[in-house]
Amino acid sequence: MVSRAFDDEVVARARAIAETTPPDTVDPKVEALVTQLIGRVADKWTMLILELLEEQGELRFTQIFRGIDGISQKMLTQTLRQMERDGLVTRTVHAVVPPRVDYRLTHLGNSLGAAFCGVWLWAEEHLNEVEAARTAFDTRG
Amino acid sequence: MVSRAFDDEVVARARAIAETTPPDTVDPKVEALVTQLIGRVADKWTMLILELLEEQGELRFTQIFRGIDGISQKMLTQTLRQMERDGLVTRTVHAVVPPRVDYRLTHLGNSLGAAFCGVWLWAEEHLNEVEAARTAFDTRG
DNA sequence: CACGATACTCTCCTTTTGGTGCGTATAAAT
DNA sequence: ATTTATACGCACCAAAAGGAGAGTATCGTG
Repeated sequence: MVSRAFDDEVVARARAIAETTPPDTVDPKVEALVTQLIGRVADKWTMLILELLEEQGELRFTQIFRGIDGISQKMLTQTLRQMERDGLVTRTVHAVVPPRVDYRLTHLGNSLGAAFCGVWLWAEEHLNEVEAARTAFDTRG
Repeated sequence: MVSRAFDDEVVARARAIAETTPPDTVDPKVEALVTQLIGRVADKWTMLILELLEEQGELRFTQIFRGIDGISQKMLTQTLRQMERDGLVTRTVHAVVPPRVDYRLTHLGNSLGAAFCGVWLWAEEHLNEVEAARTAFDTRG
C-alpha cells in the first residue's frame, strides 16, 4: 500500500488540473476508446496485481498468487494475460522443470500504477467518510 | 474529459510518492476495506457519472441518462443509489409533476473525481501504446 | 379524452463472470 | 516407485451482472 503523507497535495494538484481544464474538444472516437480502456484496466484484480508488482519488482506466478488474497488461479492467469497483451507486464518463461515464469511491470505498467496511486490514497483517506455516509443512508431508510 | 498538459507532472509526482513509500505497516483490516472500497468505486459507470457531474455541476436523471452513452436506466438508477449511499452525490427530489430529481457531487465525490483524474490522463496519454502492444501480442500469437 | 413527460420499480431473460476440480510434463527428492 | 512442485489449460457449473420492456402516478397540453 502507500503512505498518505502527500495525499492532500496530490488531490489538490489533480483538482487544480480538473478546474483549469478547457471546455473539452475531444474526438468522440478517442473518448470511446479511452472509456473502453479504462473499463478494461480499472478492474479489481488488475489494480491489485499492479500494486503488488510495483512494490515487489519481479515475481513469479505462485508468489503473486499467494500475495493476492482471494484470487483464483484462473483469474490470475487471465488477468496476467490481459495485462501482458496490454503491454503492462512482461512475462519471461524459464525453460526449467518445474516451470518458472517471472512477471515484471513494464514502463507502461509502472505509469498506470502511478496513475492509480491517487485512487488508493483517496480510498485510504476517505474510508471513514464513506462508511459514515453508508450507515447514515441505511439508518435513514 | 481532461487536458493532458500536466500529465507527466502528475505521473512523476505519483511515482515519486510510490518510490518514497515506507515498507508498509498497514493494518490488514484497513487494507481489506480499502480494497473492497476500490472495487466498489472503480467501476465503469461510477467513473463516467463522476466525470459528467464534475463537468456539468448539477444534472437531473434524464440529463445524465443522455449524457452517458450505452447506460441503461436500470444501471443508472442503481449506480446513482450506490453513489448516494457512499456519500458521493446528493439527490434532491422536487415534489412536482412530472417528478424532477437533481444530482450533484458532494465534496467527497469531487475528491474522488480528482483522484481518478490521473487514470483518465493515463488512458488518454497511453492509448496508442496499449493498442500497439495489443496488435504486437496478437500477431505474435 | 388520449398523450406525453419524469423518474423510477419490477419482472423476465440472456450474457458474463468467476469458482472448482482435473489433467499435464518432468525432474528432483524421498 | 511414489510423491512434490510449477504454471498453467480445459470443462463444467453457479452466481451475478445487466439489458428489455412493461407498469405507475400525476398533471399540463392538444
